[in-house]
Amino acid sequence: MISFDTFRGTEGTPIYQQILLFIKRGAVAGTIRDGDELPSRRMLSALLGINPNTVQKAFRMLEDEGLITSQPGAGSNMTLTPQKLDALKEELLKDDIRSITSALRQMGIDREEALRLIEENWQESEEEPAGSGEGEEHE
Amino acid sequence: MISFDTFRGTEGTPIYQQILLFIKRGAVAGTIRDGDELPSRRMLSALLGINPNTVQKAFRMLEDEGLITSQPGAGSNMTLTPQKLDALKEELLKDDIRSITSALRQMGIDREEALRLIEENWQESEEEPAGSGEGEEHE
DNA sequence: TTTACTGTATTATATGACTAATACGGTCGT
DNA sequence: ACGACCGTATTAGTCATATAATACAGTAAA
Repeated sequence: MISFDTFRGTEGTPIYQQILLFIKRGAVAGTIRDGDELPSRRMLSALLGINPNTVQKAFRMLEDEGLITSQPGAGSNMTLTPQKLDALKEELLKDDIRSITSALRQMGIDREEALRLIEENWQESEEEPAGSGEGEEHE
Repeated sequence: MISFDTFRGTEGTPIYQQILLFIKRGAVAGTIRDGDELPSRRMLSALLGINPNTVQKAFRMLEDEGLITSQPGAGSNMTLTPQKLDALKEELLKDDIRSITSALRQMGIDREEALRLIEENWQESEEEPAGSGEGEEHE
């Protein structure tokens, strides 16, 4: 069963998108694997303190993308193939990397300073994990 | 007069926030300076193809933050001090850097790969400037 | 089989973002 | 003074997000 321990709100972005991102990133990281069972919509909505319909929307979109399979009565499970994972990783990385380079460029930050800033913050967030569920959801 | 040549929509984020970011980042970059005149709300809304009220909302928030000053009849001008610029730079950098490190970490990317990805994309976006107005808005 | 959970669907309401259409008064150049 | 532009304000409508309250059918374990 997938754990949502490390779920953190991404500020202003819609909740259903946060759920999408959380699961997709987990899949890319390998902490969420093919066949893994997801918490039920009602369960997850209670855990996150949000409306069941919001969870339903996210799960519906995941199913439309072919990343999960749901059956009435039974629950929902991840359906991941290496191909999907590759596509997912490229999609997510492309968006994230593009946005940060665009942002730093607009602020007149040069390549060296950009790399330095990332490296600095990497260490800080290592000391203060800001959401360390240890990633031990499996077996 | 500030130029909005390089203005690009940041996908799904609200337009008024995009305007805020564009101006703030320009200020941090030094392409928008103290005393600079902004285009009128009507002019800018026409240029961007959006509603005047949306521009008004952004300008209103900029004024609430003390970054611009407006007078009925006359236009609006930037009111930047070194202190404001420092605070602005730190605020923007903190948000951007934090979001990218958080995203890459959630995907299981390590420090070396993160730096490599940024560096790669930096060069690509250098060849294909993705919004190069030459930044010659001044004097 | 009954009970308790699943996924799924529907209708209603509230709020924020954005658009639209106006209106009022201040400033500036002629 | 006049006209063309400024900032400012108000009211209304649309759309997406999120909540709320149900309802129905399928599955699984007791």
